[in-house]
Amino acid sequence: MFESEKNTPLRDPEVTRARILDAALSTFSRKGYHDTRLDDIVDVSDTSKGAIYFHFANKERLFLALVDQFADLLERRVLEAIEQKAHGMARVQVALETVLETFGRYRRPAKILLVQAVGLGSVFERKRTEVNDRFAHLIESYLNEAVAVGDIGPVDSEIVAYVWMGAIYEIVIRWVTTGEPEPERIMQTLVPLLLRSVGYEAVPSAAASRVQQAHESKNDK
Amino acid sequence: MFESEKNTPLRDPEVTRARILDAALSTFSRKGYHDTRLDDIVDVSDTSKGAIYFHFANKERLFLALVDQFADLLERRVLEAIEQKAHGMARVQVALETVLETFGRYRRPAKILLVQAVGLGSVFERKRTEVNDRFAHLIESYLNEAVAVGDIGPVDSEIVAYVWMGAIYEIVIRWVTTGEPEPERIMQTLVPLLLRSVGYEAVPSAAASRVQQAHESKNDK
DNA sequence: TGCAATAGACTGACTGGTCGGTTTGTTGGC
DNA sequence: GCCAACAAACCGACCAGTCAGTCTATTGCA
Repeated sequence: MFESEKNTPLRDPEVTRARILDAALSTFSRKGYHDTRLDDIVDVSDTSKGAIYFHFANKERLFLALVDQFADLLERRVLEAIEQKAHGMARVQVALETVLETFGRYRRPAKILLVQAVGLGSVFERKRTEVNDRFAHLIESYLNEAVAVGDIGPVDSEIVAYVWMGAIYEIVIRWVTTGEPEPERIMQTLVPLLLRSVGYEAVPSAAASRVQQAHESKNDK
Repeated sequence: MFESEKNTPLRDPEVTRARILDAALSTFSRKGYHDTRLDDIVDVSDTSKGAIYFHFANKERLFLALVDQFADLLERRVLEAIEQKAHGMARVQVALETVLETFGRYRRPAKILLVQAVGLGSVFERKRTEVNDRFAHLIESYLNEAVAVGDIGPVDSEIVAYVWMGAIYEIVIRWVTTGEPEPERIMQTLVPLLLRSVGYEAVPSAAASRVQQAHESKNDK
């Protein structure tokens, strides 16, 4: 009579996997890759070494899984936000705001991608570059579109894209590690600044106010 | 009759120390902190573990010595370049160009500071933040001066400073790891872009051409 | 319906190599 | 002859990864 719906077995591989990923996210983001022992993750996830090695090939892969997970989320959010927007510079602006907003909402994954994934070996460097390029090219294409439409004059969109990413990263890293500057201040200053760098004056956006809520919410992945 | 000048003893502590630093610079910049074994540095420097631990307290300190060395150099160069310049936005522009030029000329130390020093523990993070802030505040003060003089309108100079640092870092990191984009292209695009972000149109500078030489020179360190 | 057989999911004690740091011995210069 | 400046063998803590074994759910068969 009761066991309707899905029965939840005591051992659900999906749940275990998720617990491991969650513990890894929290530990890696706090202590970094090298200072995180697999036993730390075992403790936090309340699983075992065996469980980890059942679900992931090794420590490196576990870490990379987190990076991929977040990169996918970021890209999905940007594309979602974009597609219902008009064209030209409006798209660029929305893309920027979405990236910022997502970093703000997912502080721990952001720290992993922007801080903890740097300076590890070539494997990680490659992954970081890959993720980086994904978004740079995204921005680049929207920029080219904006140029084509005539919203802004011609620019070296490749350089601009990387410059913007770098600018965003630096500010987010600072916020992630020190808590400053406040997200509202970032939103209100950073985006117009970047847009002005290609000679475009920003129009006020709804995203700037939405950030405030995100800031107050505790929801972090 | 011959032993004029300085006699060069077979054992000169200064020389040994320099050899160690040099080997450390080359190895750390290539393989990163954790993947660099002290024995690697022993091999490259053609000294010994005893020599390293005579001159440096531990691996961490050796690494930090490199960071400090380069940060000092950077600051000295910026201050030198600045002091013989007028005021206002000209100074800001020279500061930016000097930072870029120095990163370009000292590729390996740049990589250590911008890549290999990230994502290590809190000690390194603190040091990186410290260096970062040093230059951010430098830029910030020049910016405020430029605003006071009336070269540009009022800006959130703190944010602008960090944004600029982030932008420069990202581009330099990319150049340091992939060799692209070329220094000339960086100089000609990046600085005007940054200046335009605060509503200032750049004037052509001598530094942009000087970079080309630096690119061709092999002098690194 | 009962139950043996199998597979999947997981446990945790153990190990073996690695590498920062130490110790001890040696050398060159003053 | 004394000490700073090294050389190099050595130590041992640490930790990623292994593996033999356990537990639980599912299936096939009578």
